[in-house]
Amino acid sequence: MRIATWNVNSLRARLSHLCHWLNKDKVDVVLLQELKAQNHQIDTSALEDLGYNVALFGQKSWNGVAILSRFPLEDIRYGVEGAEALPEEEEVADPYVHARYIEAVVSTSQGIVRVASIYAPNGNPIDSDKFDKKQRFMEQLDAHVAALMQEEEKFVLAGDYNVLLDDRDAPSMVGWEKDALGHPQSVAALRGMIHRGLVDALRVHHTGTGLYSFWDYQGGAWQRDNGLLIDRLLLSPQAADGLRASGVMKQMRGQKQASDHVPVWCQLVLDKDA
DNA sequence: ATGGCGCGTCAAACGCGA
Repeated sequence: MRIATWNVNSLRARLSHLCHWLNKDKVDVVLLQELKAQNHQIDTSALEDLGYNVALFGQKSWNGVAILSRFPLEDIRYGVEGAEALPEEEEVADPYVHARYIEAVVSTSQGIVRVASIYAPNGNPIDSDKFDKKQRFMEQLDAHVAALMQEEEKFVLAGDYNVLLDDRDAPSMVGWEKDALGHPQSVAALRGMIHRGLVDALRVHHTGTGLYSFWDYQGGAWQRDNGLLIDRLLLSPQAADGLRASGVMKQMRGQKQASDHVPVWCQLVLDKDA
């Protein structure tokens, strides 16, 4: 099974890129972030025609997450707090509480895996309440990870964590400690979560420098390969037992009207005898 | 590094992202 995560920076602006990719690359599960649209503004028919079940958690203007799956989706949950129903539009007023997390169980004949699409707050500037809300989101996520770990099941928590974990995740770490992405508090929050026993799929297969998932639109970042690694797939130990490969789809950043992020993927076998 | 990019909203600049 192939699972990918992609911050699309507007689903409507990137729908043709998404369909073009999935038409030639039959990824089984796709976790999307930054839909930047409400559910009713999104036409999912092209994705359904490609064979995907679609679970949307949209929001006006900002944020928004989704799960696409070629297998049935069960037990869909909206928000880190685990609401089992899609919140009403007017409830999705606080962008730091809502439309940043959607979770579901992917059910196949080979077994099941719980997946989540995560869009952590950027958190800048660090002297604002945005930074505090980023930390609060990470605390909520950490508590949820702790609960999930008790189940000893296969799960994949993937998305845009908006945190630089170590000095491989940017060309230079100079100055990042004063930014919400590299602030010691952000780094400690994500590292603490991972230390509960999660496996950072990309780093199993790619241990060196220069592996990025984001290149800013500004300052010629793509042309200068001035990227960041902030999109990750974090696996439970039971899921990581079946991890076979991982990678980033760097070439997609070079497309016309590309998202500033590229998909990050991993290959899993669910049947441990396979 | 942050004006310089790109998106949504709303109908002109502005908020936001990272």
